[in-house]
Amino acid sequence: MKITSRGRYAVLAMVDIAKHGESSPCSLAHISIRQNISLSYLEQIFNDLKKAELVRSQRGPGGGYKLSKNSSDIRILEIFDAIDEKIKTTGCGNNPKAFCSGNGKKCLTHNFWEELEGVIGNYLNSVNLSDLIENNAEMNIRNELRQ
Amino acid sequence: MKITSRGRYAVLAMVDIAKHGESSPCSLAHISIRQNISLSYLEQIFNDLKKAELVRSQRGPGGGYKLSKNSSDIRILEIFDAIDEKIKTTGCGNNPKAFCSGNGKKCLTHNFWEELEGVIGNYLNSVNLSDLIENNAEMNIRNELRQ
DNA sequence: AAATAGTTGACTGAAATAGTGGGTTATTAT
DNA sequence: ATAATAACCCACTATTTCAGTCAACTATTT
Repeated sequence: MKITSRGRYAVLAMVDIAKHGESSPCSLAHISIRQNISLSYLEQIFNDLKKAELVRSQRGPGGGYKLSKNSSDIRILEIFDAIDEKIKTTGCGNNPKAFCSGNGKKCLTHNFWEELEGVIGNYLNSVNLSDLIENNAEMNIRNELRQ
Repeated sequence: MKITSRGRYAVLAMVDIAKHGESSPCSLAHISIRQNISLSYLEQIFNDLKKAELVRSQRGPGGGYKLSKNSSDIRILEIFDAIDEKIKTTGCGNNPKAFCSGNGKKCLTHNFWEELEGVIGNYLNSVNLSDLIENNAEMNIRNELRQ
């Protein structure tokens, strides 16, 4: 079970923008440098984020991307959906016409994998961008105190 | 986020054996047919399951594999570990010497991904093979009643 | 007009995945 | 003994996915 770089980058870049604040748009070039992500790759990712209307773009000098809503209203699951980072634990992808076993029946583990999908989905849906920034700050302080 | 076929097959095959009961060993050939999994692929997977001592093997005619302990004592997470199906959500794999950002610092989302790993790990550790069989039976009955 | 920054699409190298295939060894039943 | 069975072992391969590059184009600002 892995998350793709694409998925990680998308969330990371969105946190970067959220952290940057409302004042001016964030250019991908800056995100690229700050978070160490290939610019061209970011471009592809933001194409999808824009289609899903999670960000708004502004062209030209001083341009860049802004969040389209408050950071506390953007859940991580929305980002996953936007860039098509699927949570896919079943073999058949839940297609009722061709379940796992091929014979139209669900395999012995189908229900279990579906439950796992639910667990993951619920968690990703319970966290938003602003949670993530606050929580991270807290955890970093805790980690520093520990040393 | 996907689970590999390898991971799905491992759990499915283990459930197959668990369901089959204690009496006689299960041959991979039979599992292969019942669950529609390539025999050679199963062999590779069971090599690992045996190394991790989740199953015991018996050669020759009438031979096959048995669970090495009670089905209620085998957690799904153990199966994942045995076949090296990693739950890897961070980019850096938690290596403290080379965290995500490359500069020795954790990236803005590192703590979050680690929490997600925890959520998934806890769930997989909370379910054992016998849960899975019972639960599946229940859910199937519920699904049938619904129709 | 020049610089900036988003937009678009095609293309590529590398790695992981999902197998296949062939042969060997141990065990059991006849 | 021998034939059948089933685990064991190793090497190889096709496919897909991933991650990233490259090049050209368009809109906007200064």
